[in-house]
Amino acid sequence: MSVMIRRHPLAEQAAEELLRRIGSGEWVLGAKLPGETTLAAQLGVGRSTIREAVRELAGRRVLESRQGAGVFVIALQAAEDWDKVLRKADITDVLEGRLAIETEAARLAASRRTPADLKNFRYTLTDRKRAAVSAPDDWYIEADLAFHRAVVTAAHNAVLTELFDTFVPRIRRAMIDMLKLDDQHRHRHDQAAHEAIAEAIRAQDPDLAADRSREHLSAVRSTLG
Amino acid sequence: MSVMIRRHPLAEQAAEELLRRIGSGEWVLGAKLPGETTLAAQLGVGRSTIREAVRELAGRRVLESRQGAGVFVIALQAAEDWDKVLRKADITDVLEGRLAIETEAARLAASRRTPADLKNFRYTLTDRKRAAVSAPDDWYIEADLAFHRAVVTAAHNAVLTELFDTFVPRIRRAMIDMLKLDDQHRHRHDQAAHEAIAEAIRAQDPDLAADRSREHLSAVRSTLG
DNA sequence: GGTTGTCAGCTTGTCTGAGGAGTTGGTAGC
DNA sequence: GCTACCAACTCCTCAGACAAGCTGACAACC
Repeated sequence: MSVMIRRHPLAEQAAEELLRRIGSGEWVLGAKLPGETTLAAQLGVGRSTIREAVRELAGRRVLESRQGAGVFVIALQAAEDWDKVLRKADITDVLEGRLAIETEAARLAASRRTPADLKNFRYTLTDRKRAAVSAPDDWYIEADLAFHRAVVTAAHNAVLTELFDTFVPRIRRAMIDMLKLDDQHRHRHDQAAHEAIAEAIRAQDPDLAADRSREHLSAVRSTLG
Repeated sequence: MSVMIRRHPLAEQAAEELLRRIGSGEWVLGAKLPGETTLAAQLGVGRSTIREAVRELAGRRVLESRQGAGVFVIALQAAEDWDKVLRKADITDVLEGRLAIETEAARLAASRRTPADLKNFRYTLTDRKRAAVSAPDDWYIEADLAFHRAVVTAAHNAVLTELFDTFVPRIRRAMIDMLKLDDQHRHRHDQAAHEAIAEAIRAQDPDLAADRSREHLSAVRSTLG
């Protein structure tokens, strides 16, 4: 007897198999895969199934097919899906990553912040203050994240901003869990810490901005430990 | 006359069109797309072409097809491809991202490093010393990266390690360019700076490890400015 | 010798028609 | 009201045909 339940379509299974073979070194970077008909025969499926498998891996930037030439390996493994990595990672690891990004961003922001950035701080801090008092959890979370994002964007570094945005969904989920366990809403009261970070950036003191950012985020992390 | 050169296959064009429509809000998150035959008629292509387009977007985690039920939107836009982001980003932005990750990793490593980590430092530092003297550029680059990776892994944080690995290809390319412009191979001589970082981690001094790491990477960055 | 033109044989790209298999919602029967 | 069934819809897979593009070999030419 072969397989009881076939949970995945053939095309997906074929894609997995190709990915496995690439990972095992059967085809090196830049190598040309056998033709579609050959692969179809090897895996015992139709040609259109192989084509869909290749197309899926093309979408994942692992393969590239050129008409008339063939299918080529352009990456040895699927680019790590960061959403997936962060979902599976320990929340403390994620928070340490966030701390790395955000403290450096705060440091850079202190020397690069523009008047527009400062205005952004004022707006987001005011929002956060209001939300901390009375708003529902999700409002408060969005207001908090908006301020932190304002700090990161003030660093005027596209890579750091993109990194922060990648982390946001995971952080948001962690904050929801945290607030559920925290009846007293204790950590809503750290408005002062946020204003201190903004103040250090306004005063153009990189070390102070970084220290205050580190201090605040370390406190957040330790509430989980 | 229609098109002179058709650079993209129909299936790719169809995938982009679907992505555009999703981005424009035609289908909300979780919505079901029209059937294959309907879509094929709408876009004026065959059914298998639509299937390949859907399969490509499935590989990019934007669509999900369930047999018998339909094709559904599971993300409103393609997850940012980090390789692509880093390729397009300013190298200074990338180096600042690396600095953020690596200084924090050095700080954490100072309190978490194991004997195995220290042994790893010794090995990679010895390799780097040898390579700095006489080895070809690419050997030297790999030896240098191996030590830096050893520092990051000593932080025992999966997210930081994964971040560093994501950055490596872009950093490697930048180093190649740097060495080409640097006839004197001046920066091969900073072996001392690397050993100082390792020493601070060995001595379990987080602030010193972070400072030395920051100092070293700032120096690297300033050679580009 | 070196360059150019041609072409045969390979590759991927696209369409169509035919079933197979799973899901969903309605309906008849209890 | 509940269950069992079924019909219509969906995606899944295959096979065959032809179009379009690439590559290397070989002949013709300068």
